[in-house]
Amino acid sequence: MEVENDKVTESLSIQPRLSYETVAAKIVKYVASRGLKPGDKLPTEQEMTEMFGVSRTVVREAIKALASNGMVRSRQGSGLYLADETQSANILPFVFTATIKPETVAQLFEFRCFMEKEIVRQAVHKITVKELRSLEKALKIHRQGAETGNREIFHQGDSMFHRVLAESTHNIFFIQSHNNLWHLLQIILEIAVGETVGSWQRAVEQHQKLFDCIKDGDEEGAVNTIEEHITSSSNPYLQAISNVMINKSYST
Amino acid sequence: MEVENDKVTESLSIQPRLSYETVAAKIVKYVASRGLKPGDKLPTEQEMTEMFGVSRTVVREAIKALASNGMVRSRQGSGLYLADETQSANILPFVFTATIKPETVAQLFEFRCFMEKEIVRQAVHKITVKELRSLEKALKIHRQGAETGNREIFHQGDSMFHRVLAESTHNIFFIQSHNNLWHLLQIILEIAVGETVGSWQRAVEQHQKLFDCIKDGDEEGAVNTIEEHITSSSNPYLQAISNVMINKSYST
DNA sequence: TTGCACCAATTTGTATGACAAGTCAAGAGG
DNA sequence: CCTCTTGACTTGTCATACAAATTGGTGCAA
Repeated sequence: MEVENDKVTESLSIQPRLSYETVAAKIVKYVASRGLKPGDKLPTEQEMTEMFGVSRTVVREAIKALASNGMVRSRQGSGLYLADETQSANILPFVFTATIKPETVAQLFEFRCFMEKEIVRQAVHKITVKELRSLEKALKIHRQGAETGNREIFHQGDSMFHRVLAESTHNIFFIQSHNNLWHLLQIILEIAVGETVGSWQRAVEQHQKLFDCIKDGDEEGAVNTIEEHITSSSNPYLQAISNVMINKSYST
Repeated sequence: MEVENDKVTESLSIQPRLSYETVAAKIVKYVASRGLKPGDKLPTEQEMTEMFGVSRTVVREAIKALASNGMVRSRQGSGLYLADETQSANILPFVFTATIKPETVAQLFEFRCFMEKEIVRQAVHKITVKELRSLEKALKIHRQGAETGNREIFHQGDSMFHRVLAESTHNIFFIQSHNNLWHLLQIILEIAVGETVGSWQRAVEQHQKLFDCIKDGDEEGAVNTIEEHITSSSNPYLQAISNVMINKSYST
C-alpha cells in the first residue's frame, strides 16, 4: 500500500526532491510567466544562481536537463536561449538506441499509423494552398530521387512530404509528435539497415495517390492510402531490426 | 543546396558537439553493449570519469541529461540505476512550448482528446485483470479525495486512473505520450490556476462511468465518456489561461 | 566618415577540490 | 543468531579557477 503510494507521488514529480529539479521547474515557470518566445534569451547562469540561491553547478545541471529535452539551447560565450518549438531533443537518439527491440519497433509503427491517419484526416480539411504546393514540390523531389536512384534526394523528398503533411494540421502537438517519430525512424534506419528499405517506386506512387486524395478532399481514400503506405513500409523495418538483434550476441 | 544538406545531417544529430553529449552517448552505448536491463546498476561517477577521461562535472551533466529523459535514476549514497521499464527512455518529449497561449492550450486539449480516445479504445480490449483492479483502486482514491475535499488525494487518484489506463495499452509510445501530456497539464495547471478546476464530483462520476464501460467491454460507451470527460475538463483550463493572459501585461 | 583589426568584458565549458548527506555492508557485542 | 554501530563508499552541493567562444566597443587607418 505504502509502496504504491510512493510510486504515484514519484511519477507525479510535483515535488522534486532534488535541487536541480526544483531549479529546472523554476526556470520553466520563469519562462512561462514572462511569456518568452522561442529564440529569446534567458538569464545568465550567474544571474540564476542569485535568483534561485543555489550554486552554479545546480543551475547548470538544471539547464542540461532542460536542454536534453530540447527546451533550451546554450551557446558558449553568448548565453542561453529558448530553442525552436519544432526542434526535437538532442539526447533522444542516444536514449532510443539503448531501448530498441523488435517489439518496440512494432509498437512504434502501430503508434505511427495511428498518428499519421489522424494527420491525414485533418490535412484533408485544413491544408492550405501554399502547403499543397509544398506537398507537390516534395513529391517531385521524392520521385526524382527514386528515378535517379539517389538515396539522399529520395529521403529528402520523403521527409519533406510527411513534414508538410504534419504541419498542415496546424497543431503544434501533432507536428512535434511527428517530428519525434520521424527522428526515431531515422535512427532505426541507420542502425538496422543503412540501405534501401522497401520499394522506392511504390512509395512514390502511394505519396502521389495520397496527394490526389487530399487535393480532392477524399478523406476516406486518403486515410486508406496512408494506412497502406505505413503498413507496407513497416515490414522491412521490422525484419531488418530482427536481423540486427539476432546478429548481436546479447549475453544476459 | 549545401545548406539544406547540412540541415538534414544536423537533424540526424549523430555527432554531439559538447563533451557531456559525447559522454551521454557513451553511457548509452555502454548500457546497450552490456545488455543492461531496467534496474541494473551503472558504474559510479568516479569510474566513469576514468572510463571516459573527463571530469566529474561532465559525467554528472551527462547523467542529468539522461535522467531527465527518464533513462537513468540516481540514488544518493547508493549509485546510478537504469530506470524502470515504464519510465525508461522518454522517447517522445514535447518540447515545452514556451509561449503558453489560449491557442496552444486548445491545441493541447484537441491532441489529448484524440490520444485518450484511442487509449480507452485499446484499454477496453487489452486491459488485464490486475490493471482493472488498479483502476478500481485509483477510482477509490479519487472519490475519497473529492469527498474529503483533499486536493492532493483527489489529484493522486486522478493521475493514477489515467496512468493505469495508458499502461493498459501495453504500448510504450502511448504510455509516454500520455505521461508527457499529463506533465504539461500539470505545468499549465500550476502556472495558470493553482486552484481547483471544474467540478470534482463530476470528474469522479465520469471516471466511474468509464470504468464500468471498460469492465463491460463497451467500447462505444467508453469512448463517448472519455470524450465528454476531456471536453468538460478543458473549458476551465482555457478560461483560466485566458484570464492569466489578460491580467498579465505583455509588452511585446 | 567608414571600414578594419584588435582588445577587453562577458558568458558558457571544463576541471578540481572539498564537504554534506545518504546508503550499505561488515563487524562488534549481546 | 540477531541487532546496533561504525566506517567506507557514493551521490548532492558548493566554491574556485581557468579555457574557449562570443560580443561590443575602441581606436587606428584609409
